[in-house]
Amino acid sequence: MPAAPAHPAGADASNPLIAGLNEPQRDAVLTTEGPVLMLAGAGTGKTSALTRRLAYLVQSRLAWPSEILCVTFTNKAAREMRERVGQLVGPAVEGMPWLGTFHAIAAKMLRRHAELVGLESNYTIIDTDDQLRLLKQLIQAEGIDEKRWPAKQLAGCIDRWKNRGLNPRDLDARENEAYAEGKGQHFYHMYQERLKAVNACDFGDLLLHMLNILREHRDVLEQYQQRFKYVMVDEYQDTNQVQYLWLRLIAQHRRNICVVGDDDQSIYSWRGAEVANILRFEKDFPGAKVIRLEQNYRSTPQILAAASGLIDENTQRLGKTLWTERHGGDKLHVVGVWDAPEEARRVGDEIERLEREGAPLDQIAILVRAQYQTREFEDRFISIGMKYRIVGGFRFYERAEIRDALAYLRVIAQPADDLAFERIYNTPKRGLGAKALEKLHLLARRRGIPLAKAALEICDTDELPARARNTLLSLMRDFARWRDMAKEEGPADLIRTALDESGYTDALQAERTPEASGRLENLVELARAMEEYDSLGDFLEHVSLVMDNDARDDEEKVTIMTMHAAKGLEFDNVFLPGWEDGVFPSQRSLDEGGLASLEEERRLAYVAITRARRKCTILHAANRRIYGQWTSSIPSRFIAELPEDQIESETTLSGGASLWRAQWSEHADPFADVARSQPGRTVTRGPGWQRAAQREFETAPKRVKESTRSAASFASKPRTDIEVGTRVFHEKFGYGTVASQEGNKLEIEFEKSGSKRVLDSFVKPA
DNA sequence: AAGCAGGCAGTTTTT
DNA sequence: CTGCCTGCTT
Repeated sequence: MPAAPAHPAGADASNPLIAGLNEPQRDAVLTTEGPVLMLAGAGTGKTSALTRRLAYLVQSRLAWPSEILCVTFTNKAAREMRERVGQLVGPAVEGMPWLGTFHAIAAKMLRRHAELVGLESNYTIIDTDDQLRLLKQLIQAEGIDEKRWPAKQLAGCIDRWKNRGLNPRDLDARENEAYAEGKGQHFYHMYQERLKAVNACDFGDLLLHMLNILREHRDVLEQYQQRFKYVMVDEYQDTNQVQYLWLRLIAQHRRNICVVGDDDQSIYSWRGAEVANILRFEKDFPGAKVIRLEQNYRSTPQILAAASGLIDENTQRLGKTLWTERHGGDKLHVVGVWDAPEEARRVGDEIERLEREGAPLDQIAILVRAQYQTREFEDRFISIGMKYRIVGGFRFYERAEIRDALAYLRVIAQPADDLAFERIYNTPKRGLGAKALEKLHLLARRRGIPLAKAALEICDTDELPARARNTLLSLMRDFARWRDMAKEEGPADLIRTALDESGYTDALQAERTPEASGRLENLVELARAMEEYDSLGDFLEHVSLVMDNDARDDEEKVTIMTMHAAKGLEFDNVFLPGWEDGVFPSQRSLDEGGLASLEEERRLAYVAITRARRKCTILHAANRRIYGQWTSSIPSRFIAELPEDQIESETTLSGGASLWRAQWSEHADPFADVARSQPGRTVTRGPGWQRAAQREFETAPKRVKESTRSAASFASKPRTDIEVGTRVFHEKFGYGTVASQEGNKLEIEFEKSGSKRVLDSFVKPA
């Protein structure tokens, strides 16, 4: 062991910030000067090293908290880091103004320099929904067939350009061709102009505008270069081009930049992340110190060996070897089943077993490749009464009702916000349609005024039918009143009033569907969240950039989510269903993108496996219904790539025959040959198949006994408030009538979704 | 202007 | 098989 490098004062082992860290971690904390690349494998205490480094900088007075730039990708990561640093150095860090996501930090900077890119400092940040509506308008105005050239595609192009730091003027002919045969640049340009006109920018703009400012205004750049004595970046492998350029400009001067990442966990290239950024760090910052964190504190040796063996198949990597001091543990369990419902049953049974052994449900996760896989588990868990939560889907502020509410606030705060005005001028339905909107647009464009202003003026004319005119006038009076109110009342009361007086709440209540009641709850939640803010502006910024979906939910539940969403998390027990070619790796990654794309899927597999602390169970089904079509598939090639001595295989199919059939009778009804026990014949197909079949012969096929325990055998006392004929409400299925009752198990005829069997704990009397 | 039927696309997701 | 969007009808 070489002697520990000379480090500044406070670096001795008595410092609690360093206590308990291993050598490379300590090195990472104490190497404060110069560029540092921390390559941190999964579960190697990266966050710990990073937060302690931050705390150390503050504690040893190398910099004030306000002189450190610390960037993360998600709000969650930023929040966690803030908390942990707070615990380490106390409230001194309260003001860490520059700890946050790329977007939040860029937005904050941009508020100060907005005028340099033609915006006002109170600019609105629009979401993808607004973005799409704006683009559609432009496309329509240009007379382009939106069928042939979807707005979504244009949005994708613009996003990619922005991610790469390209302004409209920077596009070359080839880029320009990417949309509507050479109209890409034109549309991009018009879109930017339109945004400027409504004083708004999209997510990509936050970074691109700031990059432009830093490039073109030396004084601003120098100001930030001086201010930030230290720069730290988490998840560096996920940075895109514009983020990279932005960081490089800021860090160039002092060169005290520490980036942390893991090329093996780069799973976001499809949204612009460039692993190349991490691979070339040493070139960009010559003399960079590379620190590898390889000691894993999370998983068993089996899990690590399996994950390492798998990722070793990748060619494009810096290379790390994870190791652990831990001993003992189970092999990975690979289970082959007949179809997806059986897969869900099997996982459910296993979880019940773990539960009986005392395992907490929130330490169990099911990680899927794609959202559609969750449904099968949801169905099964509802019928056996397993508590679960599905992570993902829409985030809070992306829900329609939240966006509607925010649109009301935006119009109140910024009457010039056309996008918001358009969104809610007929929401709830008040009889103002496309015709009226068209007239408003015409007037607004002719006079160069915002829609809201045009609305007021048009009421003085007879351009609109009397009825529409009155409605519009009354709406505008409402807005004026709310605007007055905004001066007196806090934002929370304001939104409550606006939603009530506009008829929005009433319209939802009138719907009487489970969705509507959920929406009402969300709106209540929104108002409650607003209590903390006294300025509308603060709140709007918070909600578009910072607010996330963390439904705080104290109940212990099994987590179901995508592998992507699981990055950075860990669980004692992890189930990985759907390991079949075409599901995982996904069909798309196999069809397009070539090797790079397959390697990204493999990294995803690596991320998924390394989430497990104790036990990892991989499943594959021979048959699965995808988009309503029964599809047969072979085990994932990734299964074949797992080191054989780290796994234990089992299948409920007997012999290769069923798999063989499954593969070749693609058009047959899979249930036509449920005879699963015909003697097998060895067939050699793809590697995954080959290995699975081979193993099956080595390990005597075990038929798994179907769980005979039905949901009813949970027999607890039946509820007295429900009997046959009772009208009940179910969170997922809505209203229905109890058709039969057996113990705590109910058969319910739902009004919307037909007959279902559910446990009585899931319903309440309507 | 609103409601309904038919067509079509359909990974992964943050901000 | 879904859900979303469009375009047609009332």
